[in-house]
Amino acid sequence: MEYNFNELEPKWQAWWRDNQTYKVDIDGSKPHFYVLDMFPYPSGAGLHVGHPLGYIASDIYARYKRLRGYNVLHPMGYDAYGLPAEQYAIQTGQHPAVTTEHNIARYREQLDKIGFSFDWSREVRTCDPSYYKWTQWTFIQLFNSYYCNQASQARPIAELVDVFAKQGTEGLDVACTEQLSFSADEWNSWDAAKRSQVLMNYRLAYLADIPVNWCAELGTVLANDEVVGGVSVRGGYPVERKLMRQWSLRITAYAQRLVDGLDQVDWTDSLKEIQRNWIGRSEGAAVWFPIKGCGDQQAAFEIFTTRPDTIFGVTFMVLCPEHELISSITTPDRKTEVEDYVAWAKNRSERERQAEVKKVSGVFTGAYAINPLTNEQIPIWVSDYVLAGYGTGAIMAVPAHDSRDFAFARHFELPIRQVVAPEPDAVSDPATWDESLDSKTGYSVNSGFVSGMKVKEAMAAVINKIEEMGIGRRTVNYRLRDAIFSRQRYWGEPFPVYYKNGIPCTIPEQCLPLELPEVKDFKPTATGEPPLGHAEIWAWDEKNCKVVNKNLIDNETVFPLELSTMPGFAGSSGYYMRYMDPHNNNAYFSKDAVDYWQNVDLYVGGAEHGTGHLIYARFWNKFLFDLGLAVREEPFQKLINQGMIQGRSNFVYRSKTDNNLFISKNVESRPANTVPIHVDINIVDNDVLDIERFRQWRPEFKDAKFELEDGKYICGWEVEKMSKSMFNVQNPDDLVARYGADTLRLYEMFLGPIEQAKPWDTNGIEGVFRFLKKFWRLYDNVSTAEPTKAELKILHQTIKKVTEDIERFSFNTSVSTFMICANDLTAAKTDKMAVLEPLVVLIAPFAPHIAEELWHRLGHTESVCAAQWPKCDEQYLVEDSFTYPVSFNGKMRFTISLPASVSQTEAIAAVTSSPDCQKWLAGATPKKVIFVPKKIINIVY
RNA sequence: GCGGAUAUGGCGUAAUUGGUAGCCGCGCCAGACUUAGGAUCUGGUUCCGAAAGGAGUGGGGGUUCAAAUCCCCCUAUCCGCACCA
Repeated sequence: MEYNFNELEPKWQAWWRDNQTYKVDIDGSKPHFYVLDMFPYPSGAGLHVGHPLGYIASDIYARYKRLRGYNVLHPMGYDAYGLPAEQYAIQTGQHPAVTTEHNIARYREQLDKIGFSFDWSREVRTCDPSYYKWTQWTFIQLFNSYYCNQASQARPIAELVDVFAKQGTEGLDVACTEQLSFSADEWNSWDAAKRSQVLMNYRLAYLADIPVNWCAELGTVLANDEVVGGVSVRGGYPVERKLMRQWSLRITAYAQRLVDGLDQVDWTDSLKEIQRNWIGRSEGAAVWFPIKGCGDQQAAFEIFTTRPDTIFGVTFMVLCPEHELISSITTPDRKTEVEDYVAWAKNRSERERQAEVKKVSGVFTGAYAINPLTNEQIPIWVSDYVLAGYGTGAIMAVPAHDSRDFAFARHFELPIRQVVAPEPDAVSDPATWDESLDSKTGYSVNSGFVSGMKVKEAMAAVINKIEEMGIGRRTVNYRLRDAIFSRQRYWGEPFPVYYKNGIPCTIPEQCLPLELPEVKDFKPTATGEPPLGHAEIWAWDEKNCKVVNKNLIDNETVFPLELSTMPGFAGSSGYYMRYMDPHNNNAYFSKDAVDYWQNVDLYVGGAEHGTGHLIYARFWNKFLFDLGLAVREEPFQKLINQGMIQGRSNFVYRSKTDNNLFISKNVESRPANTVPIHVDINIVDNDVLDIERFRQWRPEFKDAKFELEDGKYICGWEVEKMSKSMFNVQNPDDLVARYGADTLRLYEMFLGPIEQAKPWDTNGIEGVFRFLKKFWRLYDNVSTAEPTKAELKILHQTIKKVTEDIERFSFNTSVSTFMICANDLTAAKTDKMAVLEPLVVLIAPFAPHIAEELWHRLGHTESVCAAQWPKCDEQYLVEDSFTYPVSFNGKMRFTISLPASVSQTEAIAAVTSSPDCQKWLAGATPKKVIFVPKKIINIVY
């Protein structure tokens, strides 16, 4: 029988679909396991071979867990909202919903061909109203919550309202935008508008004027993780800082829990580190510095430092250009210069600023602060190396021990004073230094009461002192910023928000979903409003709880609705929970479902989401946890990052003198006389060019001539990004058509460790294909004869190795193991049922189609998915004898074969009395004999 | 600049976690069966050397009877963050 994958694969794919083989429900009699892939954004380009890499790995694990008796939830869906479909709509007028629907159909077709075991009855799409209903619902809960620092959890905002009415802000310890202070009387005297404004300071979803990343080209704001190097991740358009009124999520309230949670999950260290860096927790102190002679009042400003121990070395202060104090403290003679500088700094784009990090700029305000510990006067400067967004936007500069302060001091010839030294007496003149001494190891010097202390002790001593004096406190700062949640775009979730005479209100939960309205035009309106400004039916009738035409707005019962939509990460932050109970119309997910499935046991996806989706989803989940909905605080227990698949481009070499002549890669004269040009990898096989297809590829090559080597044209290659313009995109469908899905699956795994980035290279796929054909042939005539001990050994070795490999996600070595097994069995000419049957189960996670076919041929009527994972019987692995290499002083000299049953002493005796050993020892007594069971015997003499 | 990772044949990789380096696959070489083969099977293939032998896991040092594996110092590549006080 020939291995006819073209017939067999569609047959079983249809059979699985018709029998709902992968449909899963809550089943208390079985242990649960949840395997999740990062759902794809359905782009117009379709899948390339990089996409399925992670899906294949997770599918193998999901199938394996099923065979081990687990009830496995393995769903798939689409992250369907996003910019490309909208950009396409702007260009062509085609509705994003149509584009998205079309792309999803294409994705589904491609995915189905690879034979995944997804439970498609649980599919979710973020753009589906029955799904985004719950995205909107979560937003309303965030809006109606504040974060209590004492309880370390989100609480209903109503509680806070009660507190304000009773005691104002007295004793309050909650997350907020700025520290407010008011009494109960004040609160009670305020009107609804003022109270709403104050509450915005505390809500977890809040509206505020904040500096945002504005991308004019895309017409929208972007989150920090959507901007890299001053340009947008999508499109690479310039991004500027701009103050805008935007919805934000107070993710900073969860900063500490986001750091702590990393210790509870099984992720790679590198990804945990990426998240820790992004959150950027740093411990230090906040200190108030009074300003000298600022009227009668003792004005002061707060700084943040991680080096309180260096406070005796402060020689100037620096405020960021946005600092509110600048205008009031600047002396009249410095006014023009300072104003010019501030204006210049504000007008610089983010890209310019980042590009010129090394350039030192700044200006003196003319004002002085007082060092609270030394009473010295310290000049106050303004410079853009101090950032408004971090700490308090003001620093105490210690040029001797901070490289940036050092550069600034050198540039403006400000004094530098050493207050830390590697040894208590190792003090030198900072004027002779080439760089600052930033290390935190060493001793304080010239530092009053902390002189002589180690840096760590000095830090604690200074903090204690300033706390005692009431001018500062120990504090923690985070680099993490609140997440900007508004996008001035069409294709996203509408906010369930309307504006009642300026006061934002959420629509009642029972009215959800608030469906995305139709618009005539996907561009911003003439007045600069977001695209939803074009929608006619887009106003909220409060009385009747429904969306109505916006010309009915009277601001008494009918109000305008929010025109922004939510960002891409809104829909992807909680989709994994929705899969647990995707059709529930009364809740995000039922209590039964979450109690059973708990959280995602295994999540597979790219590390590029480390500072975006994977942070937002953790935040979202912690919030759901605080609401009592999620039962586990961390959403993704184990995370595997599949490496990026790069492209492997092929080149032909065109002669510089003859445009029609192409010279093969290894022809000696080639390098100097040719230019490489990209050639489509689909007309190259193992770096050998298909000359006929090349001539047909493009009209200008139709008369191409070739200088060959060994009768072949050999192409050059290089690793580049996989992209259409490099002609190196490998489409999985082509490979499925040529080799079958099982070969593609095995080959993608065989390519190398799952976490490693690697170029796509089809050169080895033949080997995997040969293996499957060889495996198939093993089943030509299956006999019921008893297998030999040797055959059973091969089987049980394979069971052991494959099981271990899957458990540690080392799928490339499992494929090797299968190949060794097939080679061994072919050599042994095995046709024994008892050996071959378990092997079908073993290979089923990797090559489900061939396994299903063989399983049925062996007489089963149920799916191989219902089989049991074979057990390894160790008795077959025990060796009769072992061959020990014997070495002298570490050098291998001879080997000796001994029965497996001999003891250590017997083995050593056998070796030392052997003629070979006697020869080497030459009568000497061994100093030491090292015996490593089943490995080696080593003699030191 | 800071942080993380990686480095093994012509290529992708493996090494029971300190125990005979190079499994498996590609490619290449030779052979068998074939009218033929983009089919199948067998053998060989780290390098130098005709061989005996020697060298060898990016480079240098160290620990150890024994190091690809552990420690120190370099070098290169990739990734993340980047004026974060």
